[in-house]
Amino acid sequence: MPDYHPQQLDRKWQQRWTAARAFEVAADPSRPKYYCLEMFAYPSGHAHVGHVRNYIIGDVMARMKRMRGYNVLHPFGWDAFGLPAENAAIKSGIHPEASTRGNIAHMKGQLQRLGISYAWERELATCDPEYYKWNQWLFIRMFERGLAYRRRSSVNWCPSCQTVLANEQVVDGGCWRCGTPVETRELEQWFFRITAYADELLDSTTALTAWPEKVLTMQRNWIGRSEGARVKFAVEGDPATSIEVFTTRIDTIFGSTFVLLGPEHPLVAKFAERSVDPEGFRKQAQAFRLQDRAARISGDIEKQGFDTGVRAINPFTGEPVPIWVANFVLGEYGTGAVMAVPAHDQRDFEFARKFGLPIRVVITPDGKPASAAAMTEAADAYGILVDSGQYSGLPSEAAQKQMAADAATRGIGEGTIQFRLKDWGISRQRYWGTPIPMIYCDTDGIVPVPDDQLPVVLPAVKEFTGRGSSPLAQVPEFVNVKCPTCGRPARRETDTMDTFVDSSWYFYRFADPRNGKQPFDPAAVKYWLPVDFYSGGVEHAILHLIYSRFFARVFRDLGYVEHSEPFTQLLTQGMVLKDGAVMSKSKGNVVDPDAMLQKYGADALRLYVMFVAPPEKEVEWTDAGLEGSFRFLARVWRLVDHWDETIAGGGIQDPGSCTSLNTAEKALRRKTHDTIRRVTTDIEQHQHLNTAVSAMMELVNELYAFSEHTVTGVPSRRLDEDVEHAGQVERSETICVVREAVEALIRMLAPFAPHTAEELWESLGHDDGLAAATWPVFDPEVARADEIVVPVQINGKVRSRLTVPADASETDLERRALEDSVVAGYIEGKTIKKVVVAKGRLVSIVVG
RNA sequence: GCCGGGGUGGCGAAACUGGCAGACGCACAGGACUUAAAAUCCUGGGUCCCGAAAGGGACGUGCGGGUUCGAUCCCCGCCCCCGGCACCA
Repeated sequence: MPDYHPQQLDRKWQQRWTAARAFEVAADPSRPKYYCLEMFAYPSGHAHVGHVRNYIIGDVMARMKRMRGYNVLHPFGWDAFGLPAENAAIKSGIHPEASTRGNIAHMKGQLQRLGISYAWERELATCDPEYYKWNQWLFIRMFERGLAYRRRSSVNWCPSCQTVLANEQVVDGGCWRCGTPVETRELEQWFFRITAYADELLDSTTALTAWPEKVLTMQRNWIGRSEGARVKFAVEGDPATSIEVFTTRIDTIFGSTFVLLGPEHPLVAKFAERSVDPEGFRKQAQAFRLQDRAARISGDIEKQGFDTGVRAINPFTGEPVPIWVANFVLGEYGTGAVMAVPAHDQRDFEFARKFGLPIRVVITPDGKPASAAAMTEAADAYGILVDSGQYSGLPSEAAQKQMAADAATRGIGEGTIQFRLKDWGISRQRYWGTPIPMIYCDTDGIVPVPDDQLPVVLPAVKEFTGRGSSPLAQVPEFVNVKCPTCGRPARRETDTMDTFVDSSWYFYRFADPRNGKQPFDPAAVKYWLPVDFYSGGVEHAILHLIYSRFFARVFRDLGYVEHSEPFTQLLTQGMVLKDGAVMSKSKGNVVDPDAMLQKYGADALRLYVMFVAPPEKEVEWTDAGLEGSFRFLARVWRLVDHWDETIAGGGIQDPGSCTSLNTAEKALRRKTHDTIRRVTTDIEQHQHLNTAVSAMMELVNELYAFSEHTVTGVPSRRLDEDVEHAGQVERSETICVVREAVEALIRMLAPFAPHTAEELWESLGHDDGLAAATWPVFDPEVARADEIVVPVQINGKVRSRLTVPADASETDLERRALEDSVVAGYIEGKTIKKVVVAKGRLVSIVVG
């Protein structure tokens, strides 16, 4: 065999795989399926080692499962719409379509050179009309069911460019192009009613047993359920008006000495009219609203507020309490109004102290009334109610239930559940996205584009200025249409969809990517879905995954899928750092996989990235480590080179039928099967791909040591020397066990280093290729040792070791340990207090 | 503040159900081969102490306690790091 030249192997085998369509699959109900998916890629231009790590993880899983006999779907595609391509168009004039297609072509080449086993015939790009047509189709289905709706919402606005800015285009509060401070504007926008599924999305996180706890926690935080009550406060002197507040602590209501409105609250405008200085009132409220947006970016702001001059009636005490407007009360959360309980809420406390509002303690640990005079911060809020009328003396929890029930009886409130999760705003005033398929008619209102007119294709736009209204609004042929209902002139919606819409269901499309009649054939999805193994960056832990879970339920309720959770197992892979930082072009610390491929070949890179750390962990990139993996592969290469003729020429029967093995041969077989067991469970059950590689390295070390002992006349340490071996191996049993070990090794190596493994497999005389090769089978009989070494602890220290038959009983072990001369020396003259035999593998003796 | 995940050699890490801590690799050191180097192969190493050596002893998984014959692992109390959420009422 020639020396190890991985670059040639990469080319040779990649061509063969493509020619053989080795990774293309079709649904086959007679075989178990495995859907292995990595989060598809945004075609930014170049894949760096960080991206590539994810694809290699998935590829190891896919290749291993294939060898285990599964029908494996392992597709790839492109999350091709998005702002960066449009920004590039504004800056350089290259049309987003052109730059995107170019980037896709380049990145696809990179992935192919890595030997990732994708079913490329299923490739899709979200900017294909054949794909985004189904975004539009689904949007209309959601509109029909009230899951897509329109309302006013605020956007970032650059007054200089006269255009809407995405959050990413706001840099330090200014426009990314001209630096002009960004303003807030209210526009009519489209929303998806994800909140309709808030409860279900939260509750079913418990069913996601194969997801990282971290991700589930993030999702739960994001949905943010809190149980509480809504309570109405009447407005003094205005019987028609009331203020509804949301509170999680209705039991503290006797301590509510004022009410706070967020600046966005509808009553603010009304109270302004009533005030002595309506103009000043409105200005202050407006100032708070603008402040609120800025606070998102800058962090905390000082608590501010002003008195509306109007009072509300606390429905439990009957007392009038002042109504203030406060900058820290959020319009979007709850009812946009809160009952302030300064004695038991830190924010309210600070506010009350600042503006001299009364503080009343209504809960104490011992149930004895207390004064607020000496308090420097809000008091612990769980205990016994005091100064709370008929509820005094009740513990907090009991009071909560009682008071919510009483409020309901009196018709002034009810127990309720509040979510932090908001509806998903999907309108983007951008070009490079899916057009929203809606038409505005003066007669018929909002009319969906009829299904038979889908897709609404993105019109060609030549110039991207980044100024003025959305690019689509500047194309009259696009905007002006006839109303599908009445035929009169009407206007198209010119917003496009958030790109998260594209990525929320692409995993279904892979099951049936060329379907022109429906988003996918439910039968195909029924076979392939849910995704068995999904891997990607933790940065998608919240939005992408929650939107996908939402879409799965929408498709379910439309009757297209039967499951609710689209991803059975989730792996969030850690980032690859260089010089302690995430790789990025701007930092100039990008490790280009192509350079590594040229130097070491795909397999060394793949192996190194898998070996360096567990997949979930962040890793620091080092070139030295990569060289180590290359050395390992070359070591395997030399090992096989040393044995290949012996094995191929040996005419050896099935390893299972090799009998009368000597000690060394038995040990090697044991190691082989122990390694099979470890590698299999490490990959399949734990995705500990790093320890799987370690185990294979151990087997190789063992094989080197074995070769040294066994092969007569060969300078043991120089396996690379060209020596005729076949005649020198006297025992056919030796060839038998070596063959078993080497073949198992090559097969297990195949998911990690497929090119090298294919070549080595072929060199052993196999012409089936690893695509046909199966995963080695673990034989527990072989792995079981005849004898085991049992440590004997005396008072916690290992003092002796016994070699005993593997099937020795615990009683035998105890007897043998006490008979052992070394042990006897330690226990002589002392009394034995206790003897413990653990797992048949250890004896512990306590003496004193 | 709340929630989640961590803390093990010079470095990346391993340790399955509470049972020989540090597998495997990187870097390093020594040796073999070589005129030499590279490559390759072999060997070594947690720390400290005793010993010429073989060997022996003590300590050791962030800190302090506890449970246990036995704790990196379980419990209690801290410290630190990473990630998420956060004037969410």
